[in-house]
Amino acid sequence: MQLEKIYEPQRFEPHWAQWWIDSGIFKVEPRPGEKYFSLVIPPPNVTGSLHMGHMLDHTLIDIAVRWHRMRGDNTLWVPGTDHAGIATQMVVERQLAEKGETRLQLGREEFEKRVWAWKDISHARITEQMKRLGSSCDWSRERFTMDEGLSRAVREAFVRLYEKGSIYRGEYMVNWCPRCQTAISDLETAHEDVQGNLWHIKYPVNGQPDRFLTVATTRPETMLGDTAVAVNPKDARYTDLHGATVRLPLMGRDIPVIFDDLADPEFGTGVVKVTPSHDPNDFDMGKRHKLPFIKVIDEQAKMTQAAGPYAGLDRFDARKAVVAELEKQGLLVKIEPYALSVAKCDRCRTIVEPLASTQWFVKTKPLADAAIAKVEAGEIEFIPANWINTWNQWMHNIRDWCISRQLWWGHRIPAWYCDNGHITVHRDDPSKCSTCGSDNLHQETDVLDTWFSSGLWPFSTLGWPDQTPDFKSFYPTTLMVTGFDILFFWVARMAMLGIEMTGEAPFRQVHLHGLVRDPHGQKMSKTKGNVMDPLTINDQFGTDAVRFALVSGAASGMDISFTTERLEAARAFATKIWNAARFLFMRMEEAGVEPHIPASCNPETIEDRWIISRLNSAAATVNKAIEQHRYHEAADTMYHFFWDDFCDWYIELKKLRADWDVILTVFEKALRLLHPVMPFITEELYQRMGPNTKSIAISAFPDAGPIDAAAEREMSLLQQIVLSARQNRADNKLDPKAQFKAKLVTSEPIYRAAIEKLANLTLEIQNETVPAGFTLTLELPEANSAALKQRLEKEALQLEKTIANSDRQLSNEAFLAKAPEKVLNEMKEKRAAYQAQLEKIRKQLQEVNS
RNA sequence: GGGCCCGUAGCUCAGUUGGUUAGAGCGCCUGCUUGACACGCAGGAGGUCACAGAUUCGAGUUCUGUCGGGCCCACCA
Repeated sequence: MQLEKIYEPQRFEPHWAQWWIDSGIFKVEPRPGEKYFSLVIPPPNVTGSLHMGHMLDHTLIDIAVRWHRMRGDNTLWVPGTDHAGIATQMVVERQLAEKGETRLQLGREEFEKRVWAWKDISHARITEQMKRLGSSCDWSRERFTMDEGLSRAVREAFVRLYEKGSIYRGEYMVNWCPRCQTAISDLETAHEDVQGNLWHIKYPVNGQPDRFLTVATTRPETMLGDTAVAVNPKDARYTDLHGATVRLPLMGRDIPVIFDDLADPEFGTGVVKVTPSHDPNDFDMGKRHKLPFIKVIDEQAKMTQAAGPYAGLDRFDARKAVVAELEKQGLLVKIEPYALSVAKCDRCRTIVEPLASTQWFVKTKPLADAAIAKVEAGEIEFIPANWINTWNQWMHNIRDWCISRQLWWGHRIPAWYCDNGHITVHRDDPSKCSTCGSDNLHQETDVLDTWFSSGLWPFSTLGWPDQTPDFKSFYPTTLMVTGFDILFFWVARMAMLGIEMTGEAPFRQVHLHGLVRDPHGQKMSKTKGNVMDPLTINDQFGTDAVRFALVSGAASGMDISFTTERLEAARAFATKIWNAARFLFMRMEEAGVEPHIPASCNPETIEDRWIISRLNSAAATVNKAIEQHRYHEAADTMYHFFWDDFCDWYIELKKLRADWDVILTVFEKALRLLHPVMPFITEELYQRMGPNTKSIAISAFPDAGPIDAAAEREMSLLQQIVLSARQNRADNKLDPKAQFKAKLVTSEPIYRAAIEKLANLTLEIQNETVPAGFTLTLELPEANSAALKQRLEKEALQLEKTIANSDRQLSNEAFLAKAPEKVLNEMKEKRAAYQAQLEKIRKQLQEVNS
């Protein structure tokens, strides 16, 4: 049986993806009390399909998961998707708009049906993609944030927090998105720097005909809702104004002058207008000074009746009208260009309107304190570790979390109102008011912030609030892998809610990876049109190659620039593996050997002992690297072991004296080593190596093994000899195929045939001890020795410099006194090696000269 | 205003506890259609590790500052 000449991953990848699922090898049994590795997927939003960021995420996860599984841990990766409230609702609303429909026309019930229908489509697409990526999750445990079990967990968590007083309802200033028609949390706003103006407006002081207080504002339209002006109590300019009022222009309303520290005497005139209904600071001042709240902008961002003549205008049109009128009345002192940042809705980029409204909140301070403590105690570890700073800073400055959303897609808040204004919060739908017994109840129409349910994900997916075998076996989860962009949105909420609900941090380690960027380092986005579709790329290069490309570029939380070159290099590697296998199969067929995985092998020759030693060393590095989440280092080690050691040297040597047990053993072990990163090609080749009943995915991951120092030394000498001959030949522009005679002086054991074959030489060996182990002299045509001489001279010079450097160090008394023994010895050894090499070169030079 | 990250070969980036000659991939140059592989083989050129100080016997690696780039947080009217 021979391997196909062309490496076509598309032909076998889907097959193995499906086989893994069908064979059920990723299904896990709960085993409470036993060692385990568990991880829950960051559930993708059901808004469409997966992007490269997901693929990076899933690749990193899958490597960790496959590695743990192969190491024999009871390994669980829970898959699933997120209903993604506002995001999904927007997608469906956009689809409706294309057909000229709105959700209001459909009504809540019908709209929800439409979203569920879309959820099915998106969910199917996402799971299809995930399977194609080879994600080795346990599909029997798949969850959706709005499925029955998770909805029960949501209610349980809500009720517990409410009963504890950690959830409250009240009227506060929130970020309102006039387009999405809902409140959003602070995190869901993005601040953008814009060039605006500072309008300076005169407010006449009552009873003092020529006196004005000048206020400066970036939002003149809000003055219509002013109910005071504030000055700093320490500001000498205004101490006489106790009890004074000013006349609010345009509205003709008298409003008091109040004294509040919030007014900064240094800023402008030191007088600030106070609009309690439309500014968070002013809201607080309004409460402090018991000012009236006049709402002049409504939920549609239009002016209300309270705005008098401006009622009905859009907020920005009102701004123009107000400014024009003020100017007309001579009350506009000046307009000053002013750089400010405006809060926009993260989803739709509409400028957010701060509005006082009645919402549900989570009191976050106590939850945050617990989360900080867990991290401080080392129960949650960040990778990379610096994230602890960002974490702490955010947690220490946390503000209460607005969790109610005026949306239709999501978990309805489990609160019921009766006619008497009582609130009943209950796990199950109550039939009567818990306060007055009224049976006329209606449920809160608001839904919960989508992050509330995803905040419960690590345990709600395992059956919580029940103490299920899964929960007892796999909680707390071992690892969380996700992008740093959702640290606050998600990781922080999971930590807070997890600790609150279960008493334990929901994960031990948080690995935060970077972003996948385009070849120019730009963020990928639909609007820029530089997004890559994972499936397209996978079909083009093979999933293994794309995985390898992602991993080899993703070092410790850094962003990765995803270039075609990187993909091509990764594909070349996959092809190399394929071709190496093809060579083995070809030779086996010639030799009449059936492909098989040897039960054992007995390395005797130098190359066999050497490659096993190298494999053992590579396995050690890879194990350590994966354990420490340095996946790029693992990939790099695999790459160089397989390509440089296995292909370039070992296979070449094996061409001289082929026997099968060692090479097949090493090849098969190399496949296992590669499997977590490149699952498909390794499975394909593993299966072709003989009658296997099981998948490579559940074979044992190679352990570190003993290093054969003698073999490595001997092989290194062989490599040096071959290398020096090749260099020599290339320097002299000689035909690589031409056979030359050469004199090799050495007392070391030498694999003569190998050197002669790899360097195209006919050797005359002289058994004599020389520095640096050997000297090799090619019998070259006279005319060609000039280039060689030049190179040797250059090399000698370099070595002399290095040796001088070493000597300076080694004669430095301070160094000798302080340097550790090990470093000192290493240095001496190296110095001796340089010296030997130098002498070898000098000898060669002599011979060239003579 | 606070915090974080980055600045190493033409490009994209590695470089865990400080150790003598700083690496990879791609690109480039030279030679090879060698019976696994041109997605290949062999050889080569290319770096004052942003800059300035400090600590040290020794700094790409630690500290301080400067410059340049990116990101995050923040109730700067």
